[in-house]
Amino acid sequence: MALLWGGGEPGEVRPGPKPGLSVDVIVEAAIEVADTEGMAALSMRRVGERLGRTGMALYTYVPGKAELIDLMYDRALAELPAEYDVGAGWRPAVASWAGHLLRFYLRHPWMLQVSQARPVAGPNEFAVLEGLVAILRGTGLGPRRVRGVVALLFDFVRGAARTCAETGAADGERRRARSLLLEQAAPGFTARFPMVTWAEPAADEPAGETFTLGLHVLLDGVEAAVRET
Amino acid sequence: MALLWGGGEPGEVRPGPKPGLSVDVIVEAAIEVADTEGMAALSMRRVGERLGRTGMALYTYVPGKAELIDLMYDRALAELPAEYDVGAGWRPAVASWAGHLLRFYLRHPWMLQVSQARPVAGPNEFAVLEGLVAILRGTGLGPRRVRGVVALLFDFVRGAARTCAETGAADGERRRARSLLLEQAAPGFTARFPMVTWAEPAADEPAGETFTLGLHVLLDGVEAAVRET
DNA sequence: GGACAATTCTTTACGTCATAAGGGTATCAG
DNA sequence: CTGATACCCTTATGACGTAAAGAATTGTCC
Repeated sequence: MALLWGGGEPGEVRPGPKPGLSVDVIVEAAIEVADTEGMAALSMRRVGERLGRTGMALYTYVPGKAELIDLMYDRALAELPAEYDVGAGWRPAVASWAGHLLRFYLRHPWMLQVSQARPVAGPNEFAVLEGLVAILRGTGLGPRRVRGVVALLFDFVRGAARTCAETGAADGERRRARSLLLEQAAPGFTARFPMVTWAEPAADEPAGETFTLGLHVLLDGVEAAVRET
Repeated sequence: MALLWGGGEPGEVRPGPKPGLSVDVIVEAAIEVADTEGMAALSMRRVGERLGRTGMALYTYVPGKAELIDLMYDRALAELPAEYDVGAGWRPAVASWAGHLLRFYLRHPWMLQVSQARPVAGPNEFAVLEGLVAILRGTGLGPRRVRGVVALLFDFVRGAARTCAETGAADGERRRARSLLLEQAAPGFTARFPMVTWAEPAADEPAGETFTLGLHVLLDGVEAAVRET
């Protein structure tokens, strides 16, 4: 809470040993663990290890693991641009925003595993939101519609990132393995699910195509909403 | 895997004590635990307890917790309709599909916490997908576009459900508490994030409005795609 | 300089978790 | 009846988050 919005305040001089760590250092180390080893590997002990300390030492700085995760989440989002150039129109700006966010999630797939049920969002998260709302406000849509579109865009990009990150959509090898598993487990699959079979991606389909197509549909919907306004 | 697609096969007679449990009974108990106590409470021990057995007894039937969760996931989806009436057109059918799925997630919020990175999906999951693809195929869209729309719809409904389930969007009380927290943590918030402030929901805004608006935008986008075809 | 209080860390401990593995008992087939 | 198999319980292990006690370090005040 206070840690999330407090920023790097200069520590006032107090009795006791000089601190060997700081919140920032701990958060950075935790992000590194999550980035390199995944969320499942993130433990207080693991982070402590990376800093040459015990896991318990971290509790001097952060009240608990949940709070550490909140801090990590917001800190990682600082990577993203806060503003977008709408000179070429809102559509390319939104597409740019979505592309940045997708690639961000693919660099930090652990982000997708952090619960949205946090007590409060942090400054960087709000900055990302601010950038998108600023673009959409320029379409002339009212706050209610903007909210709907914002939710849609976030959900979409998160979903697309999740698909890529978790199912290895970019990996034809893995996809083939999955199809094989399915064949073995479910003989007669094609007859049972003819529609799904029809919609199956081809083996050589470019990786990001579903994202591109989905975004196109979504932006067309936004355009229709703008016209209705 | 085999358990997922095997169904309730009549147990062949084998030496050894008569089984006191079955996969189905275990999965049902596990779903009950998740429904009533949340995903965090789901442990082999907890499920075993509910069945008057130890947690270890479950391993006779399922290879591990991950597999149990896969089974739960697919089993829960059996609740949903597999087919939709497109007599009134594809739009109401999709809206009906989305509404069913949203309400389903709200009844079983733990579903949203299950990783999509599973080795293979089960029969009920495919049935839900089959129903949606069948509707969308009726629009005349090709398989590639249908895939994009399908992804979008799933992401959207999941995201909307997550927002409701995790942030208590239906709960004005909780929302006010969050605003208060934000005020305290971030003085000058309004000046720093003017766009976000502009887009803030009113205190008395109906709960499901963002979902309705988002779906409308999305369906307009689908309509545009259909026209392009 | 010493006493006191506060602080930074380590260590020990606890309860919880998933699951490996051994052992006792029940059942079936020959 | 014997041998093999299966259903469970029990014991154990390693991992987790975190409570709490203790040792060492530092700052302030007299």
